[in-house]
Amino acid sequence: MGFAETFKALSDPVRRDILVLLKRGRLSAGEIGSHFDMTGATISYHLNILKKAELVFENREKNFIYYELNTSVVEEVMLWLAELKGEKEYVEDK
Amino acid sequence: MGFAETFKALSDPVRRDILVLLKRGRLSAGEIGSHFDMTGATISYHLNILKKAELVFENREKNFIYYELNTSVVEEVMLWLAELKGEKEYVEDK
DNA sequence: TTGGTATTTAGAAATATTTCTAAATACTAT
DNA sequence: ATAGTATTTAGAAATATTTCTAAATACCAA
Repeated sequence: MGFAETFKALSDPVRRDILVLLKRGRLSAGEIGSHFDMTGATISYHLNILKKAELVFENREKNFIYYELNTSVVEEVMLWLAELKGEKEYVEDK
Repeated sequence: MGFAETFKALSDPVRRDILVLLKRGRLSAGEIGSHFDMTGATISYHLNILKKAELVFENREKNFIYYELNTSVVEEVMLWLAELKGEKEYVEDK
């Protein structure tokens, strides 16, 4: 949790692109990096931010670290937006 | 449109708080400012970012500028997230 | 153990963001 | 026209973010 972290993570185009890549399935850090014109170190930096925001989780295997999309946090963000929009289920008189 | 701008706008806690305030209805810049411990200039800066992202629109009246939530852009962001999550309606083989 | 591949960490440079103060603009009312 | 209130704009300082290079860690294979 922590919407601040999550929205911040979503605010960078590289990180959103990474998430879109992961939509098709898990990828290693190297495979992710190969889609961008940046060093592995920079990709690692972005992956770390996504991980802290719990938008992805990692899975170590052999010599690789695989990253996977965490859709449950995506869903939490959608709920926040739905409430902002005034979805009936979440509007509470206060 | 322009998700970069929109997500960036949503990434700041002050701006998210402003949007939540506006959920209840339109407010003038001054009324918005009174909820925060910041100068009017800073609030104006944030309102401008929200305006550029089309998350709010303004309405000039008398001596005041009223700001109002634009829920349609909130909805577009939700669609982007829904697609990321893999909602059936938006998944397209590519 | 030695060497190789995958990835991260550290530190620094460039850029962007947030905030302030002071000044400017815009509109109202007298 | 003048004075007053509401808000924005400009410019500067503080802080945060993004990116790189170089070095470190982790793991595998021979």
